[in-house]
Amino acid sequence: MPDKVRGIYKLSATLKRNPTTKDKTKLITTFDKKNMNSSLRQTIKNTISISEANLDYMLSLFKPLTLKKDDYFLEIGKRCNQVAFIKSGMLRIYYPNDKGEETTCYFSLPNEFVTSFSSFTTGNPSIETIQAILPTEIFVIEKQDLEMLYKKIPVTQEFGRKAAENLAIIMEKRISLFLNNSADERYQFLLSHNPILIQTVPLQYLASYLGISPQHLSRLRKNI
Amino acid sequence: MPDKVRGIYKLSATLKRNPTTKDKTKLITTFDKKNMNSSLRQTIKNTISISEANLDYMLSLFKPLTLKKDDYFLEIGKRCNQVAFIKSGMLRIYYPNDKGEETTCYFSLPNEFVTSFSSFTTGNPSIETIQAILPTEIFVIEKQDLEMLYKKIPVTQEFGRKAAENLAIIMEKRISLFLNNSADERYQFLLSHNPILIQTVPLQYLASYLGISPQHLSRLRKNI
DNA sequence: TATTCTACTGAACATTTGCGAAGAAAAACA
DNA sequence: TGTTTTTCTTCGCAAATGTTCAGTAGAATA
Repeated sequence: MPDKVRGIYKLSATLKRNPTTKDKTKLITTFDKKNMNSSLRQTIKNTISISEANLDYMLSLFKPLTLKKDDYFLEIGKRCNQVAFIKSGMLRIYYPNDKGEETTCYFSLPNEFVTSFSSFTTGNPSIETIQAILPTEIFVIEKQDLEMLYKKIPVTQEFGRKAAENLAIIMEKRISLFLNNSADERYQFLLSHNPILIQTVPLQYLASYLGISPQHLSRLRKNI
Repeated sequence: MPDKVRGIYKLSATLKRNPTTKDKTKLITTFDKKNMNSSLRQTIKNTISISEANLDYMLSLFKPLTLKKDDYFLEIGKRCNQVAFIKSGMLRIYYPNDKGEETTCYFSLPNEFVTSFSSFTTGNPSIETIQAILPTEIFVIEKQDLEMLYKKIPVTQEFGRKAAENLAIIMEKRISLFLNNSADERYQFLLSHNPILIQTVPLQYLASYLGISPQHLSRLRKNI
């Protein structure tokens, strides 16, 4: 199968528990030069009111970048000076816990923004790693360009604010899931709300994202 | 003991598990007319660069409000059109879960901002209740005034953005606690990082905040 | 293809946590 | 103060989840 495959995110009628590498490759879209930033453009337009000229300028600050599977967007210990918009593929944000295991904080999907929030805002070295778990296309903006944009076109501050607010709302829901639901219920929630994750993400990563051991997740799957 | 007691937040040398009502009253500061918004002023100045004139104007949009214990700042089902800054006291944010029990989402402490994020940003009726669990003094800004402020003084957008970013970082840490730590470890974390909560908040609320049953929290305390 | 390595599954057992009920302590109220 | 109500504690058992270890399947590599 060629490196570039035309396709869109598409769920099989029946969810496969262990998708093969071939299946996963199908999830990736090609890099379409003509409309390379149309999804980013649309996402911004849906969030704030901005003139076409300003929008064009804003978009010009984003640079396309292609990550191969297992490539890093950010490694632990390095400062995070970028924000990425995901065009296609998937990133995984994780950090080592006390026992030296990897804890999966979250997964970033197409049309979402991702960065190491704490490192980006404080300027401290990142305590987390951001890695592509699929071939992934992103648009990257540098921190200095973003800050310059905020000053030059203040209305774009609204975009940053709404992005952060949106993230806070998502996290609140995730906390709610831990407060009120068992491991089994959390898995079933994921199954109905993010089937793409169940399909795509290796079991061990899913388990650490759900806050349970891989063995227990394997056991839960068996009982469904 | 009179209703207004002069005092500051102060921890006893030895933490009491079950503080009496008298103890709790000591935690409350008086309403100091002269410097009524000095903590809010300082918090804003620490966050963004803003001229004194603009800061004075921004502060003029906040109105002081005193809540008695058990008073509501926001009731479930109502739209949240305000943001509050806590001068003293404590608010509890909670919502009913599937079983009809109350789930405590978080506690808001002095010098923090609080609102129902999802209701405030979307305009939908709130799915959570915000209630004072101590006599509490707050400064309130209306949504329309905040939006007007954002337009009139764009640099204040930065304040809203940083507040949301900060909240997201706090929530990320809370999620991390659920992913990596047992109920016992979560309680001990609270004990060392937020002893004021252990001291002040009724056990049942603490339990729902930690995501465990009251009986289990009682059991954990016994074993320390 | 054969080999090696890694990830997943499965089972037995240990630990943690939930749940129900009863008693004790504290708070609210008259 | 005495009474009532609420909250907290304690205990026993059941369910959920972690841990260890062994086996199996899948993927990567030569």
